[in-house]
Amino acid sequence: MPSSLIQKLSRTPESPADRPAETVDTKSRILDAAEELFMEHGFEATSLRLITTAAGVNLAAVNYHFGSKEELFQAVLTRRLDPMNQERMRLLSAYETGAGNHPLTCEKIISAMFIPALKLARDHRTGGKNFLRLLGRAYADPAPFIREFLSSQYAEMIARFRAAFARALPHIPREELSWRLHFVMGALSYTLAGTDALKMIAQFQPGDTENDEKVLRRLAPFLAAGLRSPVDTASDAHLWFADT
Amino acid sequence: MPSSLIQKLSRTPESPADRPAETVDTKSRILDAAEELFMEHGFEATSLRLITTAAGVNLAAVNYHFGSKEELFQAVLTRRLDPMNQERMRLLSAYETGAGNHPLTCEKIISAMFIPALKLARDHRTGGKNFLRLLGRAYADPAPFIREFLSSQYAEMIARFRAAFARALPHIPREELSWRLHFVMGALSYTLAGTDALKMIAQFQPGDTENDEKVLRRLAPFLAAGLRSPVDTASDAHLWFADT
DNA sequence: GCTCATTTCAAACGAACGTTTGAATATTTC
DNA sequence: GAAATATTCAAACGTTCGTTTGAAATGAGC
Repeated sequence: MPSSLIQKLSRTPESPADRPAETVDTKSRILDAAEELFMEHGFEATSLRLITTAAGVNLAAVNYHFGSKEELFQAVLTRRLDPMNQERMRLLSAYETGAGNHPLTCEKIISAMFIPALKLARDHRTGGKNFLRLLGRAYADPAPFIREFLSSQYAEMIARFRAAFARALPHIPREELSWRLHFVMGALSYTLAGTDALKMIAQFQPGDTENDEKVLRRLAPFLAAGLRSPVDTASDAHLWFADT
Repeated sequence: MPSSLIQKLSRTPESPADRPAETVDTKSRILDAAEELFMEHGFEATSLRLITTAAGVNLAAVNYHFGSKEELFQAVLTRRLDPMNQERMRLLSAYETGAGNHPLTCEKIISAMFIPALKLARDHRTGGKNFLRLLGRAYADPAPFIREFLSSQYAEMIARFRAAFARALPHIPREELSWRLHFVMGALSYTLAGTDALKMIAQFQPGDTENDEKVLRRLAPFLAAGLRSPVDTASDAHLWFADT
């Protein structure tokens, strides 16, 4: 009986700093290897044998420490996703407090979403870049257990940011704003996924190692402009989808 | 020896209209079933036994008609993707001809991208909606054979539209424009994928069957505003990613 | 109506999958 | 240091996977 089944969902009690780099415990080694391999091959195509071999642990260790492959995947996600979303909300609250009772600008709200993601990507100690790509991929995964898990993980944060945007853009109808927030999250996750097929044909010069920070610095104004754009009226419809 | 191995890559020679609905040939039944099941479960999680059972054909039919599971997946994509991209380019050329030597508006270029996708989604005869979701998922799939296939399928269309945007937005640097086009394609595919986890928590009222047309009518102005937005200068950087 | 190529079919192939088991080893507790 | 608990390990479990096989059924050409 693994004792970890009880404390599995608690925040990581171990402190990874005061340990030599080579003697990390089995759970962490599995999480690190799984994070990279899930990112590289996806959930279904990554076998437990591949993970445990890369982690240098026994095959049965995954089922012992995490229960199942699905629970391992969720553990990989929560380890970084939950702290990131917590920091997003904390940052948004700090901005709101600093602004008094005035609504925030779109730029400020977006930066509250992006900065924690950026910090994660910058963090070379953790394999942050791998994780963001894995996360972007998970958004599009059809598996129900992934979808439900992400929904529960994001529910609180999305609600907070929707309220902030609603105050920043009071002239935009609530339903329209929901869609625009949806577009923002989509563009962000798609961009962070990073290895999409379309990127390959965009003929970016090889060697231009645009890091995530530079990309997000391009994406943020792009999205802010979209959020602020005037609401499309029915009379404008012909501009877009005129027949032939 | 299957003769189809030779003509496999040629455009579908059979005409699907002059055939009774129940007696479609084996290849089409496999393609239809595969399209829906790949969409629902993803590539890896969809077994050939599931596909052939749903299609009402023998298990070995897939390997006989398509060669392998991977080639079946590619066939599912090309069947609709190639005509759609051809129509996109044809539409763009028609717009450009109609505008004489004047550059097109962003709205016009975007509609040349969206309308063919919309027509596909509208087409109830073909399972167009399923296909667009499958396509959105394929963009984020890590499998190399999928990525390379999509790259080759999209290369020509992307180049055409990049040139059109470059003429429409001459003040935007070439590299910035590449990224913005990348954001546009990302938002489009992400939106069309449709079943992402974030959508579930956006608290859209159940029963509001927003069809793809309405969604794209919201997305298009959003993206056009982003495309036109002023280029972020270095002096604006503090607006976005100021520390804490 | 015979011939020959094409397509369908049931059955089986070897390999890889996630998971379980029970003994061996390491760690903690008193 | 003995007892109890926690972890590791090799081995095997039953299942499912994509693919192959060779014979049976079907259709076309002359």
